[in-house]
Amino acid sequence: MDLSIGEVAQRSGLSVHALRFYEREGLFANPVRRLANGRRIYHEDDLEWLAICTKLRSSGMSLTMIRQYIELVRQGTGNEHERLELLRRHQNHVEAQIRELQGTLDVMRHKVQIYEDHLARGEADRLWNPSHPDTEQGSEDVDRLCEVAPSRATSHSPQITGPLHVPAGERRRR
Amino acid sequence: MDLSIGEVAQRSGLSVHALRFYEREGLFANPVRRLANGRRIYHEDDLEWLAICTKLRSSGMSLTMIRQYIELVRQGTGNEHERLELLRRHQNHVEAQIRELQGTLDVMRHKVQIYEDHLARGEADRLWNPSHPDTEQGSEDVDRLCEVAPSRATSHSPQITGPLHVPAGERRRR
DNA sequence: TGTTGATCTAGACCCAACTCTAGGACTTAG
DNA sequence: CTAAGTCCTAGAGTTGGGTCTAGATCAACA
Repeated sequence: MDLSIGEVAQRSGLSVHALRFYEREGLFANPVRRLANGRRIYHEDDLEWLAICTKLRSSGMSLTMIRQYIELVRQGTGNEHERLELLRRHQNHVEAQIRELQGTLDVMRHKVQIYEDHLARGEADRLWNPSHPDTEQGSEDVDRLCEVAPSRATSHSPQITGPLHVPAGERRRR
Repeated sequence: MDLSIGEVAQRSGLSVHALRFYEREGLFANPVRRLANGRRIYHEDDLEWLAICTKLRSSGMSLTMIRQYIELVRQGTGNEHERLELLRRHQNHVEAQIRELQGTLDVMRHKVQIYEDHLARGEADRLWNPSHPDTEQGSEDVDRLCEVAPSRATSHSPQITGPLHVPAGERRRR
């Protein structure tokens, strides 16, 4: 019933290092108990929770946000609205990610299509070639990877996302 | 027609720092030219390419992979199959991401639903509460965030993804 | 008895993708 | 003439999410 850190590592897919790290970061619902000799003992429950953590992480939830959630749980009843809030925020986030990826995907499918067509017709040389900019201007199907996605797809093209990474301080002042 | 680095920053959403960084990293199709005084001059074309880069980045393509692509383009015609390969790889990657996110989303929607129901019925105290593990065992709708997604959704539950981050060296030897 | 093998702690290190700083130059407006 | 604004380079610093190392303990096995 009780599990060693090694077993949990195997079954969760996280490394033992990561498990100790998660503990330091306060990501477990209840404190990890120890054997007399100081070794950690885990439970099936912990495995379940870790599986969820991994899922949340893989959908882009930060450890900070996961910690917030588990802290609310630890506090006990009374903050269910806050928990819900948090879940909803992440849900929206995931939905936005999917929309954005769908948009990218449409563009990529279109490009792959163009490449396939050109290669099939033996016209590969009409694809993007930076050294012959004039040829490129004239041709229609030139590969700049930047044509607008085909019209059937533009319906859900993602909003412009701005910088992928925001600076640490107050905010960049350009 | 020509653009300063500041203009490009504004219009691309990248910082001037990032633009210089991208250049150092070899992410531009053709070398960025300079004015007599050493200042960079960019082109509309560069903006287009940067827009694509941002899209690719936001869909998880690494700068390394983007560089590989643009290097192929720089080499000129003859490697179109390789370019296609690269595009297809990323396309698969994006598709996998979407499937995974959809799976997470199903679970989250289910959880949000449970929270909403409970709150509406004033039964919030039956949700996950670590200090009363017995209550929790007995109740059905307990919030462990870990119930399997509702059956209508399990169809496309994502494969287990393993660690989110693989170590730098050959591979972990546990 | 010695040698694995698993674990422990504290803390150093890693990586991607930037951001930020320092010190200097050039341009334009007032 | 000076002040502001944009730009330059080289290189240091940051963040998140871990990984990895060193040195020590402990249990079991041959």
